[in-house]
Amino acid sequence: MDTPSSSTPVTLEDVARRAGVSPSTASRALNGSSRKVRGEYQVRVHAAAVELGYIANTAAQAVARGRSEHLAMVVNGINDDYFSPVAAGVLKAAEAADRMVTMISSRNSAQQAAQVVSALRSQRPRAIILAGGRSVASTRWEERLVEELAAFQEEGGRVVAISEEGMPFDTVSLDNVAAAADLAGAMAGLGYRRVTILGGPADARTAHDRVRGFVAGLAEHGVEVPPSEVLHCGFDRDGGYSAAGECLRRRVPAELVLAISDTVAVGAIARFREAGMSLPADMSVAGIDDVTVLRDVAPALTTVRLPWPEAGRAALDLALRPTEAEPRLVRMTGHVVLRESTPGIGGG
Amino acid sequence: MDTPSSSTPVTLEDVARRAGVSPSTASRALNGSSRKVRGEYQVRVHAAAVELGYIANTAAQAVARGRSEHLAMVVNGINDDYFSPVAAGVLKAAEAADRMVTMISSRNSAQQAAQVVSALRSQRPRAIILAGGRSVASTRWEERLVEELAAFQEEGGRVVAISEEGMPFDTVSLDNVAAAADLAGAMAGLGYRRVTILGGPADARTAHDRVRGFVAGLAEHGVEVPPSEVLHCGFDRDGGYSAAGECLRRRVPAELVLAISDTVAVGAIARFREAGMSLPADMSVAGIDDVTVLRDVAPALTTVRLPWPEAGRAALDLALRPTEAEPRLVRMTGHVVLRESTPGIGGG
DNA sequence: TTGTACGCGTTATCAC
DNA sequence: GTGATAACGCGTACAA
Repeated sequence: MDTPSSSTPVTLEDVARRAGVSPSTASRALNGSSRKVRGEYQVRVHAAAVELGYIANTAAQAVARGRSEHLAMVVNGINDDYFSPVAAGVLKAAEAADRMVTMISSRNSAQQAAQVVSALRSQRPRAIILAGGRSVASTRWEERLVEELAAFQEEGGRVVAISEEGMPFDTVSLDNVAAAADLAGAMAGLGYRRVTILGGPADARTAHDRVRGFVAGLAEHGVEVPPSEVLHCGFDRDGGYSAAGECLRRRVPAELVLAISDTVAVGAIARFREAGMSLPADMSVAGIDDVTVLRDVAPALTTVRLPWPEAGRAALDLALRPTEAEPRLVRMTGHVVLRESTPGIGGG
Repeated sequence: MDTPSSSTPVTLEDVARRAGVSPSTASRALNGSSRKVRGEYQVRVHAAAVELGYIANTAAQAVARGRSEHLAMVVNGINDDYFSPVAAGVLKAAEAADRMVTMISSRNSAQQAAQVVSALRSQRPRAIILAGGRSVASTRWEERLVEELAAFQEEGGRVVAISEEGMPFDTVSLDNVAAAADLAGAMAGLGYRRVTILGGPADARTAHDRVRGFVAGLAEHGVEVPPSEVLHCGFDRDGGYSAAGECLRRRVPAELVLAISDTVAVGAIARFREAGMSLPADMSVAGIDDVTVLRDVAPALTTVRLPWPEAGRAALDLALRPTEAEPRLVRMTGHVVLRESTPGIGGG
C-alpha cells in the first residue's frame, strides 16, 4: 500500500526545464499568447508537457491574469421544477463552449443570495448567472444583492439574470404573464366560465405574474375571476393538493382549475381523485411548464411549454458575448399545449 | 453612463493598510490561521474589510495553499433522470457545508470524461465527485479516466464515485441489482408469469445491472424470462415507446412489462395506450426510480424508490471526510413501491 | 502576537 | 522569437 497524497503537481517550470526552454516560452507555447513560438520549441514543450502529465494551474492563471475563465451560477430553489431544465440548458451550452460552471444555491433567500454572490465573487469568474426566484417586494436584501452584482460588474465581470426582469443586467426572461394569459385565453375559448386559480405563494414573483396573466387572459374573453377564487398555496405538489382540498369545500365548484405550474396541477389532480372525482369528466385542470415526464400521463395535462433549457443556453451565450453599454433583454415565450385534461365545455 | 469594468478588486493589502497593520496580520484576522490576533486588530481589520468591500481572492489562496476548498462534480448525462436528483442532493449538502461545487458534463463518453477530469484537475479542487454512467465494458478510455483520477488523488485530492462500484475510490453505490430483483420478486409474488423486460442500452452499466436483477429476482420465484423477452432500447421515454411497439408485435403478449426506469415505463405506457389498450387492465407496467412527478399520475406507477439525493449527500460527506487507507463503500438500497399499475394476476 | 521576506504557479513587460 | 524579471494576491516560516 503506497502512501496517499504523495506526489506534487507538475508545474510549468518542470515542463520548461525538461524542454530546455524558459518558463516564459513554455507558457506561450502551452497556454497561448500574442507572441508566437518557434515550431521546434512548440513541439518540444508539448512533448515535455505530455510526458510529465502537466496540467495548467488555473488558480495561478487567474491570479496572474486577474480573472478566471469560469462561469458561475446561483440557483434559487434546488428542488423546484426549474432547477433541472435551466441547469441542464446552461450546462449543455457550457459544454459546447468548453467552460466549467460553478453552481451554488441561494437558499431561497435574497439575503443568502447576496452572501452567495459575494462568495462567488471571490472566485473571480468571468460571469455570474442568476437563475430565478425573486419575490415581488423589493426588500433591503434584494438591494444588497443588486449592489453586490453591480460591484462584480464594475470589476469586469458579467452578470446575466434568468427570469428576473427589472435588474440592471443582461436578462433572459420567460414571459410568465403572456404564458398564463395565452393559456387562460385558450381555456375561455373552450367554453370554461367558472375558473379557480391555484396561485402559489403570494410573494413569489413568478407565481404572481402567472396569476396576473390568468386573470388578464380570462378577462379578455369576458370571464371574471373573483379574488376569492384565487387560492394561494405552496409552489409544489403538496401546495396543489391542499389548495384543491380548499377548492372542494366551495359550494359552487369550478369547471376548471388553472394551476400556476404543472406540479401544483398534479397535486390538485391527486386530491380530486381522492375525492372520488373522475378526470377530466368531473373537473378540468391545466398547468404551466410542460414538465417532460408528465406529457404521457393520464389525463395528459394541458399546459404551456416554457423553453427553460433554451433560456439557460441564451443566458450562457449572453455571458460569453462582450458587454454592451445597455443591458440586453432576451424575452422568450411559451406556447399553449392542449391535451386531454381540458376537453372543453358544452358546445365545444 | 459610466464606463464599464473600471474599478479594481480590493486586495488584502488595501485592507491591511487601511487598518494600519501588516498584510499578514490582516490575513490571519480575516482568513483564519493557527496564530491569533489581538482583539483590537481583529476589529479594525474586519471593519476595514467591510468598509472597503474586501473579498478574498480564492484563486490566490489556492495558489498559496496549493489547493482550493472547492468541490467538483462530473455528471455524465445531463438529460437523464438522475442528474437532477443527485445534483440536488450534492448541492444541498454543499449548501450545508458551505461549499461551492463546479459541475461539468462528461458528454456521456469515457474519453470526454478523462479530458474533463483533467480540466477539473487544473482547478485543484478539494475533491472530485464522479456521478454515474460507466459502460459495462472496460475500455481503454475508462482506464485513462481512472488513471487521471488516481493522479488527482496522488496529488492530495479526493475522489468519490456515485453508482460506480469497482473503481479504486470511495464509492456510493445504489444497488441496482437488488432494486430490480426486489421489484421482480414482488411482481412474481403478485402472480405475474409472462414478463417482458424493457432493458435499455445493452452497454450501459446501470441498465445491465437492472436487467440482471430482474432476471434473477424472477428466477428466484420460478419465473423464467427467455432472452428474446429482453428488449434493448434507449434509456429514455422514446426508448420505452418504441420497445413497447416491438412488444406489441409479439404473438404472445406479456402480462407485465418491467422497465429499467420510470421514464422508459412512461414511454411504454404511452405506446400501449396508443394501441388502444387500457391500463392496467390490459397490461401491467412497472419501472424503477420513483420519479417524483409520476407518483400521482394514472395509473400510478409501481416502481422502486432509489435514494438518489441521499446518495449525492453521502458522496459529498465522503468527499469532506479525511481519506482512509482503504476506499470506502457506502451501499444504499431502494424499496419497492406498489401502486395501481400492477394490480396483480388471477388469484391475487 | 506582529511584521518581514519569500514562495506558490503563471503571465506580462521589457530588454536582448 | 526568446528569456530574465517583476508582478498577481495571498499564506506562512522566520525572526523580532
